[in-house]
Amino acid sequence: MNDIFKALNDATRREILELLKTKDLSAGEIADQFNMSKPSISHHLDILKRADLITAEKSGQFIFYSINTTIIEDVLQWILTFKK
Amino acid sequence: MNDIFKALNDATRREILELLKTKDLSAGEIADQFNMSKPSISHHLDILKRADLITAEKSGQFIFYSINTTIIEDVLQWILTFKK
DNA sequence: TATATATTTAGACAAATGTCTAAATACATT
DNA sequence: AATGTATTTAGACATTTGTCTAAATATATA
Repeated sequence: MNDIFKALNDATRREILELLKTKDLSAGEIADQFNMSKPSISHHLDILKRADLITAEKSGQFIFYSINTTIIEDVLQWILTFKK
Repeated sequence: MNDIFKALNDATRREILELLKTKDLSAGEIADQFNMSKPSISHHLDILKRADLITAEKSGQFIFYSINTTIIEDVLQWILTFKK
């Protein structure tokens, strides 16, 4: 849970997840959406990946990122234990 | 969402929430469960309170804390938008 | 009013975090 | 092989965070 909450504790990373909700995107396509250097975005992607919130797949010179719904489910279950 | 995820991004604070799941506790009772100074726990309680994840109610010289399920529901809804 | 208990506030400090630029790596194309 | 595009790695640096001790505030009780 530690890595997951650490990863979610940043507005840019949460926005990256929002972007990936619609469709998979390459690192460059993601970086284009932010007013921030590519290395910074790459670092955010790394943190999300380490938390298993996203997965990376190489395709030629591009790397495409997608949301990992399995881990989202884990967070959901954790939150649910506090309901009522 | 920023304050909420900031508050959840700490193991001690998540444990405090776990404790409050069972029953309301005073600041002292909470501090007794941790190997950490009372001021540090007080600080964690403040962060949880600012995030509205807990509420505080004074009773004599004690201050009792409880989980605020309303905000838990907000987090739940946020997470749900990523499902499938 | 004086003392004890419960809790917070203030201030210091080391460690972690987010950002940047420059350089490195990997693949594609000419 | 040389060049261009996509992305990451490395290293620096300012800001934020979590912890501590000492002091302040608030309530209860003798």
